[in-house]
Amino acid sequence: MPPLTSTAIKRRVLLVDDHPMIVERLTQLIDRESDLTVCGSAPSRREAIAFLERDLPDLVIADISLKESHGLELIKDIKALYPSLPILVLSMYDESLYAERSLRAGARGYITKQEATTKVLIAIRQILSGDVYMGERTVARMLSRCASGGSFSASPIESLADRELEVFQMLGGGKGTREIAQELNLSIKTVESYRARIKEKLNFQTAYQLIQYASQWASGIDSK
Amino acid sequence: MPPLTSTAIKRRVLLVDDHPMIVERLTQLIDRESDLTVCGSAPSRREAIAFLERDLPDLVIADISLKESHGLELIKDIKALYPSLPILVLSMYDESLYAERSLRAGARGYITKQEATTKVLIAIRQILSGDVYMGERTVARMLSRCASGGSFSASPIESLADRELEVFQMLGGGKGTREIAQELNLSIKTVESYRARIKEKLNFQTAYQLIQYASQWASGIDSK
DNA sequence: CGATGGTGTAGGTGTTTCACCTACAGATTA
DNA sequence: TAATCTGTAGGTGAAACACCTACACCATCG
Repeated sequence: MPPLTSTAIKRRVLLVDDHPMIVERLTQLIDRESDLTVCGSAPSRREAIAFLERDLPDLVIADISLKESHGLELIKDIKALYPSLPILVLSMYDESLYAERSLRAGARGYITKQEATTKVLIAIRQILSGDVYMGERTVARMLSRCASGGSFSASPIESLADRELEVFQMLGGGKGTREIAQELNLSIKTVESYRARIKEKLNFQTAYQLIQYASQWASGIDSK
Repeated sequence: MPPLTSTAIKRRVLLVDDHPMIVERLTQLIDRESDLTVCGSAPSRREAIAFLERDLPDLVIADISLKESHGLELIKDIKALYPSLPILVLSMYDESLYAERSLRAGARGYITKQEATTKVLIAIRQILSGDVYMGERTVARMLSRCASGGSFSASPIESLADRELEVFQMLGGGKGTREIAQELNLSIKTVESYRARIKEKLNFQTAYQLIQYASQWASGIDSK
């Protein structure tokens, strides 16, 4: 305990990610900063919420692709429960897919796992000081969309609503309607509605085509 | 350079992953073992191949979900160029989706990023000593297929009877039961029988998984 | 040679999903 | 304010699915 840091009040960070290697590396990176510390980690939405109930951090860093229940829902939950608690999304998905959604859901920043580790610290500091952090591509994208007025979406997948996208992904992961409903705690009927809307938005005639497309997409073949 | 390790010949590992945090953490874990060392890393298939051309390691650890070009392709490439170089797949996808395919493509092991970090070292050692590393589910799956008559290492598709294969292909082409029955001039019931048998031979639990697999296979992702 | 087992064919029955509608409250936007 | 989108869910009839049985044909294996 070096005297230099002993007086400083460290900002406390909660990590939500189910990849141990990521959690471990992030913990190292954050803990060796004199003004930051990792106060805990959770591998799922449920555990993350439970953690928050007894120990509120200054920042949450959350993965978006958690097993069981999507990270976007976690963000919304947190926003509803602790509106002022800032969230940084750390995702492996390309910015184009989730950055905007994350921000709309209430996150204060979005960074991908492809990014250099140093950028994570930059993002953390930026968010803790009240700003928003976005990758260049997201910024450029939002600007160009803003400039051209209309929202021209390159991939039709971007026209899917949050929940619809979730269901789409799970379909691609080989899950059935029933399974998805259970995992998301929704009625089967609701999931069916989503499927129908997805089908319409993506212009498919049959359920097979949807499954097919979703699974190709989920395996990265179709990376837009 | 401590004397204890200076005499040991370390096995050299190449990492192929485009997530810096994963690479960094893996490097730490491996380098602190006295008999292992990371000799380099590459974030893409192209760079991985380039690395191999000038410096052949003892083992490759590769992610499957690389940006640009699927990891399965990388495995096949490596297998074609350096048949005896063992590959461990480190993926964020559930075993059920890619483990078998990875093995068929030539990998010697499959482990997910959800797994505890210690397991990675276990997998590495196991593979370096000539064994294969698989999760329990994959083992169970392959064994049960073996038990039910199917041949072992070859693609289970080869165990399909002529008609079954025909139906399988049509399923992969996005056709439904009814459609297939009409095209083949068979009763729907007959086609259903085929589906059931295919499902059994290929060891799927649900119709979705079957459709998924069939369509991946039909689009040539899978090494027939 | 007869028993066993895979193959091609198909029916029965009950469960689940699909397709297509309707509904409604809250949020957003025009 | 009217219109649309989003999240949620129910109803109904038509398909599809799961699981079982059946049977003739043809191998092949004791």
